[in-house]
Amino acid sequence: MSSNTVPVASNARSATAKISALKAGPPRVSFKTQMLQAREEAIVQAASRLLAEKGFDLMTVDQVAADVGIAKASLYKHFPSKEDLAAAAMVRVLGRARTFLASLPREAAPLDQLKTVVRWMMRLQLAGEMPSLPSQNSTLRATLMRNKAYLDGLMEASEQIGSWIEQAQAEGALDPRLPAIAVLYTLYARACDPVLEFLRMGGQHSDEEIVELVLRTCFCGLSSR
Amino acid sequence: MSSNTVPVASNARSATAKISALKAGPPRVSFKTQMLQAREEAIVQAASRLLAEKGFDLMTVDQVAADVGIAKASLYKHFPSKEDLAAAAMVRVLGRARTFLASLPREAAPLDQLKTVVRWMMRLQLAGEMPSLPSQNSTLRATLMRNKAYLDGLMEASEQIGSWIEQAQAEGALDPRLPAIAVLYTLYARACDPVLEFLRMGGQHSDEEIVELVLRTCFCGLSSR
DNA sequence: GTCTATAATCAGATAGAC
DNA sequence: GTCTATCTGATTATAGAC
Repeated sequence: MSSNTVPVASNARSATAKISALKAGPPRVSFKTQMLQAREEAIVQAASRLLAEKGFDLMTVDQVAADVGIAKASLYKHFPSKEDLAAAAMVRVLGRARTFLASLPREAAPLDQLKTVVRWMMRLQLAGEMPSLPSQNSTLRATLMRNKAYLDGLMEASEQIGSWIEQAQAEGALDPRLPAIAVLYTLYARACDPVLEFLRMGGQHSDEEIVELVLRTCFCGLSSR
Repeated sequence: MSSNTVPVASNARSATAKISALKAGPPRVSFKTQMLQAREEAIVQAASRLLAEKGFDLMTVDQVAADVGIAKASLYKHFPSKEDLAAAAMVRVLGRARTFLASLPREAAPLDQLKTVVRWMMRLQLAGEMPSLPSQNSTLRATLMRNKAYLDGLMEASEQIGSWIEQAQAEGALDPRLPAIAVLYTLYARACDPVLEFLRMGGQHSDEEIVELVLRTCFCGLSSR
């Protein structure tokens, strides 16, 4: 019932329609389209939060619609299925990842870049903003594999991170015996690591301590050095 | 539709009943009870397999019943709910873990014991015999927390493994700066590590190679030493 | 205890008015 | 595009005969 998003006021529609009708101009997004995109963003944001909180199977479309404050049928005008909605949530987080990756200084050491990325993913999970999709649901997998925006986003992020992995291995900072793809998967897996939640439930550590703890075990391992 | 289990022949019931009626003796399990337990074992085994394959939410009670070759209503005579069935599957795997732990030679180094346990868990997952329960489902969590056999089994395994962790840390084989509980969680997490499945999908490595690869990253980390 | 048949509920998706 | 109301199918769980 708690709507933590601010939907666009619906009574402003006729006014904006008139304005956009008066203005003739170059190909740009109209206010109407902007409002549409804003609503879609609100939907996807709510879906992301619920996906992080309950996971795909336990999240219901009713909850998403209620959270945004619209009817379920309206939601289905934007997204043809629950799977496509989840895919949109993944595209959104991949977009945020791209923005974050682009903001990183180029001069840092590859290993530090990787650690920074993993920290960012874990913080996102602890903040309840990392949608978690089950890898077992085949219909969801099929939808994701057909989604070009998802595949492109995943590819772009993987190429950037994979490049750092190879550089770090060439420098000898990362174990060169490990296949780069295995390293990539291992880093991605930190984004949905259940250890984060378990440690938080223990109540012995702050979120930052948890992040650094798991980061250490990820890169340095459990054994002594 | 494929029943990979061999249920006890039902036409043997009357005969066994007569035999058990003739024999008076010390308090022992009757054949009837044994048959009942065998059927329950078949149900739990099927549930374990389906839980590993599809996860709790996507597994249906119909599928379990069909897999065992009994009617769904019969299954509900044995287990009062789907959650209790999943709990029984967890109890079963914990029992297998206890048997395995008890079979380990006592003289081995604690660190090697831990690695042996993690190998066993990962092989079980790759064999499709490790039931995976979502940590998000609250009704399932509540059922598990009320299940004494589950809690006892988990406690016993955790105490044995925790003991090895402390010994390994005292010896300096395991990083003493890590909280023992964090190490325990990290080891348990290997039992449901999605990296295993992803690496298998890549098709570049055998199951044994995958196990050793993930084991290395778990204990030695990604960084060079 | 096992079965067939069914109740009860829930969730994804849609129809049709506005 | 948004709404209310509904359909449709799947799923957990149970009733009642044998």
